[in-house]
Amino acid sequence: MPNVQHSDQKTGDIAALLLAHYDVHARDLPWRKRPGQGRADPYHVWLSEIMLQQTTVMAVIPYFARFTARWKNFAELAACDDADLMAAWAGLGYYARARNLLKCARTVVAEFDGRLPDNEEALKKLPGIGPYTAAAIASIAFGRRAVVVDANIERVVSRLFAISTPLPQAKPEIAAHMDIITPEENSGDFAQAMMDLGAGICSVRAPACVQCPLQSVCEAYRDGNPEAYPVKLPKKARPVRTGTAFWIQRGDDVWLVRRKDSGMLAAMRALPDDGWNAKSDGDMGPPFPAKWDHLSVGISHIFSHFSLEMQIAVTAWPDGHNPPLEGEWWDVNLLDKAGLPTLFIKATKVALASGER
DNA sequence: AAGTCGTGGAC
DNA sequence: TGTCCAAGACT
Repeated sequence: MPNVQHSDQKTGDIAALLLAHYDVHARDLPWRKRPGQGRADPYHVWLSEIMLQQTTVMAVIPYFARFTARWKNFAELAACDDADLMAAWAGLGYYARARNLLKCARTVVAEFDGRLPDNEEALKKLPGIGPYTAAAIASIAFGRRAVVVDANIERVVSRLFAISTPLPQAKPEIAAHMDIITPEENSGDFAQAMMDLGAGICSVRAPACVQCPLQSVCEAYRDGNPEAYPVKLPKKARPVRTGTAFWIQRGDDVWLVRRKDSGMLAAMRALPDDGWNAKSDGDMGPPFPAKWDHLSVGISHIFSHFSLEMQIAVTAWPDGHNPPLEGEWWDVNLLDKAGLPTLFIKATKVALASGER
């Protein structure tokens, strides 16, 4: 870590000011301890932290409610069917998280008697738990002092100390500053308070410095340019790819496949496609010869690293036969239970709408 | 160690 | 509209 020097006065003030603000303004989130309670349930902390990776609180809340109602602890989750888990995660994105979630739950049951290890080092060895999540769980669920750094905290810290080094180069520098301002006690509350601050007052655009409990110690505020932080390197352009999905219908059923276990949308149920990916367009070739009707309306979908313009080809399949392609028939009236990723949900809507004419 | 991994809200 | 971004991990 870089050598960082602060005045003791300022660094001491930050935790005190923020924790006092947090006592009054903490968000009431389903995975947090209730006022007056001790610590939150480690299973809830872990589940929420995995779901919250690169995902907004608003998107997570309904998934968290469904998961905790259905699987109340590590043992129940570890015993669940893989396909059920993937379907329950459908729509939340970053599906590797769901596979690692299950691996992690099964490891916790098999090796740790159904309870999470209570320290950062051991947590970080579990599937899906990296530096951020390990620090968050150790501090929030187990009361350990840990230096928690997520994107919110990067923004808040870079403003507090007017860090001009661009991200991601600035990560060690930011972590060093966060280490210094993190208190010995209640580092979990401090981390959550910092994240609440970043999610609300210290927002990316138009931060509400007037309401900020750290205004008096913020260098970016003093300089009048909080929105200048964090400094970031320019990002690369997102390529546009084209491809096709294939809708094979037999009566009220459609033929769904299971995607391979690695790469994009891994292990998810899906419509057959023509091989489109981040690097190249699909080849337009159907999975087998048939009378394909290429619809005039396709769908657009934006992934993190490329955009996809996907056409849809449909064919009617005769009763009593299966297509020469590994998969399963699925009732089109129950497609919401298939656990399809969002781009295929879009495609099913287009295909079904075309059939109504 | 950059690139690979979804999705939807905000503006 | 396009652009940016979110409680990052994994390879």
